[in-house]
Amino acid sequence: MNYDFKMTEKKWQDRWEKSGVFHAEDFSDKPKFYALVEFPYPSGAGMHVGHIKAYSGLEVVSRKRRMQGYNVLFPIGFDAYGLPTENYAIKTGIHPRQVTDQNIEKFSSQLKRVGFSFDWNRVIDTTDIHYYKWTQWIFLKMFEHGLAFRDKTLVNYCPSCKVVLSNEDSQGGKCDICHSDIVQKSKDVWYLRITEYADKLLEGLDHVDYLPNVRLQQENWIGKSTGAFVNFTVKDTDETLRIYTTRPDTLFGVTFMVMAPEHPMLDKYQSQIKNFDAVLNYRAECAKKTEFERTQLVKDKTGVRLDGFCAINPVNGKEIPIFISDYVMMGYGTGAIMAVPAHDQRDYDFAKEFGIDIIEVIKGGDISKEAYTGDGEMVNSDFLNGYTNKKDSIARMLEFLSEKGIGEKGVQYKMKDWAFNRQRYWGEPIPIVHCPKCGMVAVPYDELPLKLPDVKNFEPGSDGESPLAKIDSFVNCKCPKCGGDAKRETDTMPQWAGSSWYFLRYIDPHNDEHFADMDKLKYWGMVDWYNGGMEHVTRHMIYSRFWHRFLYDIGEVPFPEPYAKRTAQGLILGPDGDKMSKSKGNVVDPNDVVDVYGADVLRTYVLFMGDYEKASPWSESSVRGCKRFIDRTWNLQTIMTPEEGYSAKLETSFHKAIKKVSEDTESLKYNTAIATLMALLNEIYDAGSITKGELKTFISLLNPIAPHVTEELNEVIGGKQMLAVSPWPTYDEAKCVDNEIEIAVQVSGKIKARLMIPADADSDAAIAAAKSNASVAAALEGKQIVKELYVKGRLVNIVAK
RNA sequence: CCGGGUAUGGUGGAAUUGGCAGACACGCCAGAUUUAGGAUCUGGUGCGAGAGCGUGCAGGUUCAAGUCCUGUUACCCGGACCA
Repeated sequence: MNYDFKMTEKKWQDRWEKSGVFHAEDFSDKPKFYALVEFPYPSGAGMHVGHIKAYSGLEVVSRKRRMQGYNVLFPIGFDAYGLPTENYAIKTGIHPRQVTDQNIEKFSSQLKRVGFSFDWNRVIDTTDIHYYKWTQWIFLKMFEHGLAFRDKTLVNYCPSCKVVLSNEDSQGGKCDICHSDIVQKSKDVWYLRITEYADKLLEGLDHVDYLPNVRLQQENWIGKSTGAFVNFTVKDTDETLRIYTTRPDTLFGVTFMVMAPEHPMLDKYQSQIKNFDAVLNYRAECAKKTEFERTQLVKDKTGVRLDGFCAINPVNGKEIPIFISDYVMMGYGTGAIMAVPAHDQRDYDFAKEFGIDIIEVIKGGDISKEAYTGDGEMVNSDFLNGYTNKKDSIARMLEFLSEKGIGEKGVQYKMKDWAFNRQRYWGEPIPIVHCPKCGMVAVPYDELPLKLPDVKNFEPGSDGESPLAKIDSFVNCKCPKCGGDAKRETDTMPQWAGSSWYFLRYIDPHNDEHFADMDKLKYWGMVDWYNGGMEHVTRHMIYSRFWHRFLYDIGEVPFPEPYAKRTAQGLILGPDGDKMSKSKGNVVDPNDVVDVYGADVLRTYVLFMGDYEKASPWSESSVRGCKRFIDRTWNLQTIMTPEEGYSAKLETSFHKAIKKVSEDTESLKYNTAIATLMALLNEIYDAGSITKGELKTFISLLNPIAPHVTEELNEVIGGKQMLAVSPWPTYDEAKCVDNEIEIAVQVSGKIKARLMIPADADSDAAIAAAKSNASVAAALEGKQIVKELYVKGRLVNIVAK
């Protein structure tokens, strides 16, 4: 029988849309389930098979939950601000609004062709004025609470994109977008004080269910370390040089100090530093190095010893030299360190380079060869001598430091404040006015949204200014506070802004009074399950957890953490095993797959191709295997008999399959769920017939994965109600067990035979049955039995000598 | 360099968490049907002629190891001079 997937798939997609079966209902009495997938950036290239895999996981769970009687919220939207659209606009002169609308249209129709059960009534678009009004609103709340601020600092600047980038977007010294080299530039930029939330973000991880590696990545990203701040006095000044260390107990091993080349104290004492010229030269040299070059030169330490500027070790009064070196950075700790060459490899390398003393204070290594970073007995350390436990020696030193008032316990984070700005057009305008009299003034809430003005030329200024700076009618305004002439902020928000709160908007997407109604927020609550890419578990998730926690703290949302559970899917690689990319020409277009094989085959394949959490390569011939499976499912109708119940032959297999599929689809094991259905299908064909009741069960189990063919089949066999709203099959644990099972018999661990025994046989019966087997008896011939054991339902092992 | 992960047939991958390694699928081989097939159906398929051998490599624990322990190699991802 020929299955016409083209007609059938369109037919059911239209029916689903007309009937509204996938619309989530606010305040329904059914239990709620909120499934969230990362909304796509609607690029001009259209959808990628990776999108399909990312959405198919929770698509299956959502469809199953509806069948199980849940009120499911499974929404989709578009994260549409971003550079590619703007760059396209610069190249073609077409307005980003128009490009975005076209791309969203394209993505929507592609998503619908695959038959995803999204609630299309709740679609959001971050570039929609009704949406970004609330992005701006949240920003103003942060500004109001002192979490949004402006600071002059060195920024990562991409000369090609003409844009300032966050550290996160410029890793390895390369621009995330165009991959050109980043240069350092001084600029006034907006920051969000995410560091203030570091502890809350760490603590929040205790109350959610993330994959262990997701959690670990977030913890490492935040990078909390505990240690101490210690103040060193600088000789012949009133100044103290403050450092941060995780090992204050090694203070007696300090033989020099290092300051970051940009450390402001250097400028303050330039008259006292006799070789300040050398400092300036060294700074100039460092500024030339890109971050990439710096990392290449990890081993070769460079620096300059300050002449006429040295410190006193507060624990023993010794005079110690101070150096500047680029291995110490201004951005972490205090921008200065105490160097303990005996027990830190970087300090050790530096000391060797500059001929500085190395004093051992922890026994256990060979400091003539390398730094020793392990534990051991404290030596050469006055009152710490004899301590062997790191915890105790640190505690004792902290006590000493606070008694003398020269230091205290401290905490540091690797995470930095979030550079929250783009000097670009296609983003949310930052709703701030710069007034010569009043300073920075928030745009009043009732004047939101601050509309992104229409412009003709999207090219950024060569100095890195936003194109908005060229629009006089936008820039010139009145100060909301004093009414005087003022100028608007012309930076826009980074792309991460809109995606930091989108899951809240799905709950109430058309509300114009508030970003979401409080009662609806209470009804829907946390996202029950969030799935997306591993690459988003740090930046995007930490940013959005931060925004959410802030909204909770100011009473705007009723729960502190946004995502109850987080999983991540693996990449789909090209057929050649490499990451798919346009330049390699190994990209698979989901449209082509739907055209040739149909949506059900595409959906089945992306879930069947391998472990959902791991990367696996695309294989066209394996796609055909899924096509066969779908066609064979369709042809089940040719061997159907009219009985409603289970047949004796297949009853156990069906109960087992229901159990397996139900469990596997809850734990990202879609591949084995599908394998179970394939195996069951083979068994059905071997049996030669299937009852109507069995067929109904089979297509119900397959429906979340391949909804079109199963709905059609259901209609063919007289189903009155869509499978989408029919109940999920249930199983009886007692019927999942076969009467007779095959066990293996080992003699001293080697398999000698396989035999059938009753499933409920006890240990004695199983061993007796094993011994009566001819080949087992032969193997035991003339040997002494040492031990006999039976693992229920598995094997018998007879150990003999 | 640091952190995390992975390693199983010709290929993608299974393995009830210490209990019959290779489920399911691809590919391949043989056959059937067909004017033809990127179609369908049936059978076979880890390696080895064999006793046997087999989960990156070398040890160990155990009646029993893909799974646990020690060491080691290769690859992937993330971070990167974090004091």
